[in-house]
Parts: sequence; structure tokens; C-alpha cells
Amino acid sequence: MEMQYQEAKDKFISTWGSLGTLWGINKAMAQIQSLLFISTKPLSMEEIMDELKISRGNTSMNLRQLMDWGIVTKELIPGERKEFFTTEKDVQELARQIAKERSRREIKPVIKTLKEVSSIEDDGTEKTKELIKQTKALHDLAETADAMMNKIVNQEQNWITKSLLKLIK
Amino acid sequence: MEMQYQEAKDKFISTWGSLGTLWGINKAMAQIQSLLFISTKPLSMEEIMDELKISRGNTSMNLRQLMDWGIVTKELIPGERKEFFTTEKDVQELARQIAKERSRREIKPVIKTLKEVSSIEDDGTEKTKELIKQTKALHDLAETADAMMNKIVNQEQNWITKSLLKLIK
DNA sequence: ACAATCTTTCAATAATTATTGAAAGTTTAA
DNA sequence: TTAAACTTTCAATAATTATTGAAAGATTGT
Repeated sequence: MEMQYQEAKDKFISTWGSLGTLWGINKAMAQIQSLLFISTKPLSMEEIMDELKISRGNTSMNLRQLMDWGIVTKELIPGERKEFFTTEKDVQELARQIAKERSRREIKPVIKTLKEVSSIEDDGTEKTKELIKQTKALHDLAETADAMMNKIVNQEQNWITKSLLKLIK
Repeated sequence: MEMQYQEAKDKFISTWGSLGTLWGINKAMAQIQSLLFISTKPLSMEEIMDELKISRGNTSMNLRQLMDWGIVTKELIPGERKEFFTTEKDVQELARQIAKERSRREIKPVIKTLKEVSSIEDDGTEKTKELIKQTKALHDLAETADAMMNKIVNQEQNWITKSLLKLIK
């Protein structure tokens, strides 16, 4: 038996929500984004609280974070006092934005630390040599992976497909 | 003033450890792996507990998980009763293994759910059409990204550099 | 300026996740 | 077979992280 709308919607929100960890955000944040992502119109805080059964404070804080991440925007609807919210609807632009933020928030700082650690003075001992060698290898890997991600992600429309084709060819 | 060995080591372990979330494992797990990664020889449970100041139970459980992930292996040292542990020392192989596991554990199941959700019957309403359209777009993105990652990661030696060159060219 | 409507903040609390440590389990050597 | 040396398990506890809700803060219309 095939799923109906409500069941499919709930399943999507809970799955996508629990995937939050994969892109480094919390459950409520991910669920709010999911809800907006499949909504046909901008939603008010009231509607979001109501749909997801979360408190006003929680909704407010998580909407703010989503705006900080640059994937949700406030929409002003003429004649309405409330604020309404929408999320980026284009998946590629969404992925671009998420990748950019993760690089900035997490990967770049780690690369910096790896650089520092791998630059300590070589005192000639085996353990120091090993620390330098291994952190240098990680640094190079992280830097290359980060550069690659940024490169892929800053391409024009359809970058994923294009990139994949290049790799396969 | 430049860092000395011990300070650099501690900094590496704590940075790499806190980055655990990025690749979906917990702090202790990441720290154990870090410690092994820069060690010049296999370490016993005793030594790991001691270095990281964590309990025997914690060490045992996290070592098991690292072995499940395929990035730490048991080493039997002749004449020794204890078990010793080592981690994959090659960063590229390490990245390969981690990417493979994350795909299997997290990405593949999500792709499956997105497929199901995007396959519900179109009842003609706007909201159903939107749900189908958006989850289908996410499904395609996730599937392509996963395929790309696997492709990149299954290349031979120096895959990252090679892949990057292809993309930049 | 006032009051109605709406949003944000944040201390208290709840929920989740990680860690401990002691008991039970296993392996090895004699 | 026994006991020593070691590892695993898991219920209890600690630490961390998320959530609530009510008070304070904004904004808008009259």
C-alpha cells in the first residue's frame, strides 16, 4: 500500500531532520528547514510551531540560526504583521550554501591547527618526526579536499552532474 | 614561541577529536584514533586509557567501534598477553574507509527514504506536487553526490590530487 | 503615548548521549 | 583444573545538548 501525503510528509521531515548531524545542525533546525522546503508558501512562526509541535522560543532560535546559515530568509507579506519564512528551494544552491558554511565554520579552523602542529620544530626524535609527518599528511588532505569542495560547489548550475561526468570520463 | 612536542600532540588530539562530529563519530573514538595515528608503535588498552585519561570500559567500547569502522586493527605481539592496536596510517586510505562507511550507514538509507517519499501517488493537489518535486530533487542530488564521492574515493593512489586536477582543468 | 501584536532572550528543566567501574566473561599458562 | 591476566558488558551516573515558557523587548496602528 502506497503512502499518502501526510505520511510521506512526516517521513520526509523526520528523515531529513535526523540527517541534520550529517551537515552539522541540530534536529529542530533541520526539521524547520524541511518543512519550509516542501511548503507551497511562506510560513509564520505560529504555523511552524504548530506543525512541528515545538515551542515559540525554540522556533525563534532555530529560525535565527537557519538565517545565519543563509538558507532561510524572512519574507514580509504586505498587510501582515507577522513575519513569514522561506527556505532556498533550489537544491543545488542549498548544497552550495551548506558546503560553504561548513568549510568556513569547521574545516578551515582545523586546517589552521594542523598547519600549526605540523610546523613545530623537528627535535630529531622519532615521535616528533611521526607527529610532523602525519599531521602534515592530514593537513594536505584536508586542504585539498576543502579546495575541491569549494571548487565543485562554486561552479555554475548543474555542477554536480558536470563534475561527475568529468570524473567518470 | 614555538610549540613543543607535548603541546603539539595534545592540540592535535583535541582538535582532531572535536572534529569527530564532522565524520560522524564521538569524541573518545576520534581521540583514540588520533593517538594511534601519531604513535610510532602499536598501543595497548592500558596505554590508551592512560594517555587519554579515560576508563577501561570506554576504551574497550570505542576501540570496538573503530574496528567496526575498519580504521583500527588488533595487532598481536608475540610473547605479549595483551592486545595491541594500530590505525590505518595512510591518510588517503583512511579517508576512503571513512567515506565508504558514512555512505553505507547514513547516506544510502536516506536516499532510499527519499525515493519512497518522492514516489507517492500524485493526487493532483499543489502540496503533493510540491512534496514530490522537492524530494525528487533532493533524491537526485543525494544520489549523484554519493556516486561522486564513491567514485572519487575508489580511485587509486593520489585520487584527491588527480580528481582536483580534472575539475580545475 | 498607549496598547495590541508579535519576537527574542534566557534561566530552569528535560532529553539525550557519553562515561564510569565493578562484575562477568575469556584466554592462556602451568 | 585452577588462577592469573586480560577484555567485555551494562546498569548507574555524569556531562552535554536541546527545549520550554514566561518575562522582557520590539514594532505597529490608533
